[in-house]
Amino acid sequence: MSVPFETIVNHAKNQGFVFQGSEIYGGLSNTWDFGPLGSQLKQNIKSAWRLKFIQSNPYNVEIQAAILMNPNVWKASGHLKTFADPLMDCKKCKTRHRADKLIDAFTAGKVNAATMSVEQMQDYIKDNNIPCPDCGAHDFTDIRQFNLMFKTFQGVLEDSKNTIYLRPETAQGMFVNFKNVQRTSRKKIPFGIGQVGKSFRNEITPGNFIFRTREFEQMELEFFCKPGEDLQWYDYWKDFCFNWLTDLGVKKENLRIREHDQEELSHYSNGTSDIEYYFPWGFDEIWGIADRTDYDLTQHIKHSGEKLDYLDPTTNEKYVPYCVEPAVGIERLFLTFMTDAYEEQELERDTRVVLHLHPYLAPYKACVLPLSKQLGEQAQKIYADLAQNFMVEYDESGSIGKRYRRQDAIGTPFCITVDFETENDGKVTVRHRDSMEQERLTIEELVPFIQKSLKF
RNA sequence: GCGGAUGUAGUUCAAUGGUAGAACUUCAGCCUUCCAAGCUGACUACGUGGGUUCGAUUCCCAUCAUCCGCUCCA
Repeated sequence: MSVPFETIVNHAKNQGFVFQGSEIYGGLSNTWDFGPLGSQLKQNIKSAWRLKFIQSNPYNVEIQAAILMNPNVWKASGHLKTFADPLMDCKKCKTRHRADKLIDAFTAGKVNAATMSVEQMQDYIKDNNIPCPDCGAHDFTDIRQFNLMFKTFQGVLEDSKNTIYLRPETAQGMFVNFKNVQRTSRKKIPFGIGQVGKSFRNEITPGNFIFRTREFEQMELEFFCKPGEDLQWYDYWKDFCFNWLTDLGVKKENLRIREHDQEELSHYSNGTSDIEYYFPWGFDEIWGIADRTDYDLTQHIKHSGEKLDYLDPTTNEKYVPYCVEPAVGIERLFLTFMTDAYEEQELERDTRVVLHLHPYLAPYKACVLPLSKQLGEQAQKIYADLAQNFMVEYDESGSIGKRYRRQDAIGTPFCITVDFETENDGKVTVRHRDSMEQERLTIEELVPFIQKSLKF
C-alpha cells in the first residue's frame, strides 16, 4: 500500500479505464467516462455481484426499476425533506455549517430547528447573534438550500407541477414493487430484491476521482425478513458482502467493518455498518449494510394507501416485513479493485506494472500472441476461437516480453503464445501474469483452463 | 458553492514577450524463436475566451477542469 493515489488515477487514464467526461469541451465537472477496459471491468463487477447475490442465491431476485419515479415516492421515503440541507458559510474563516445544527447546538436542543423554515432559521441566527463555532465571527452568508436530488420536468412544459426527480438511490424501486415481486416470483419471506443501476445526487462536494460522483451506479439488495429476525440477517449479509470482496481477491488487511454508533444511526435504523477499504487517503466506505426495519414499507403504506404487509403461510401471521439493505457503489468497488490489484514490481532490468485482478474481473481473460509474425495466421485462429467464449486480446507487435508487460499492466491473467512447435504438437505456452511462470497446454485445454480460473 | 494550489504531446519533464524541445508511450517498416533489445520513420501539446502588445504559451482578466480543505454519502 505504498502507491500514491495519483499513480492509480494516471494508470486508469493512460490505459483506457477512465477518461474525463466531455474532455474535448474542457470537461464537465465530476463526470467520468469509462473506456474500453473500464467498461469491461465495471461490467464484470456487476456480473460478479449478480452471480453471488442473485443467480446462485436461493433467496434473491433482481429487478430493474425506472430512474424516474412518482414524486410521492420521495415524499414517502423522506428524501424530499432530508436531502435538502440548509447550509451557510462563515465569511471569515470559510467554514461551512448547517443552519439547523447551529441552532440546535446554540440552544442545547431547546429549540427544534427542524420545524423552522429557512427564513425563520436565518432570522433566529441573526436575532440571537449565534456565532461561528470555529472562529466566533457573526458573518454568515445567507442560507442556501442544497437539495441533493436532481430535478427535472416530465413533459414539455417546465412547470413546477411537472417536477420530477432523478432517483438518489435504487432502493425505493424495490420497496414500491415489493408486492408485485413477491406475488409473481412466489417468494416466501425471507427473500430479497436486488437492483443494479444508476442513481444521482447533487453532492455538494464530490471528489477523489470516481469515488464520489453526482452520477453513480449502485448495486443494492433489499432483503425482507420477519421482524425480530432482522439482526441475524444483518450479520449474515455483512459477512456475505465481506466474503464476496475477499473471494475476488481484495486483501483482508485493507478491509474493515465499521459499526455505526448510536448517534450516527438514522432514526429508523436498528444498526448500520460500513465495509471500508483502505484507500490512499485513508479508510473510506464502500459498502453500507443497514437494518432499515419496516420503515420504508410502512412509509409507503401510509403515503400510497396500499397494503404492503405479508401473510406468513405457515403461521398465518400478518406483518410488515423488516428489511436489511446491503448497498454498494460500483465506482467505489472499481477503485477498490484497481487500487488493491496495482503493483509495481522491481525486476532485474526494469519495473513491471501488474494489475493482479481476479480473472473474473479482468477486462481480458487472455491475450493470444504469435511468437513470430509468421505464426500470425495460426494464432488468429486460436484467438477467434477463444473469443467465442471470453473477452480476449490479440497482439503481434513488439517483442514477446513487451507484449507480456502490456497485458500485465491491464490485468490480463494469461498470455497464450503460439510458437513453432504448436503446429506439430498442438500445444501452446500459457504464461501466468502473477507468477510469470509458463506451462504447455493443448489448444483444446484452453477453454476449460480459463473457465476454471474464473471461479470464485 | 467558498478558500488555497495547479494547468505545455497519452505520460514525465524542458525552454521562451519573436514559429515550443526531449524521453517514454503509440503507430508504420526492418530486425527479432518466450519477459519492456536494436535501427529507420511518423503522429501528437501551450485547457478555453478576452485584453495589453507590432507580436502572448509567457504579462493581465475571466472562464473551465483537476487536486487539497469545509459538508455529505454508495
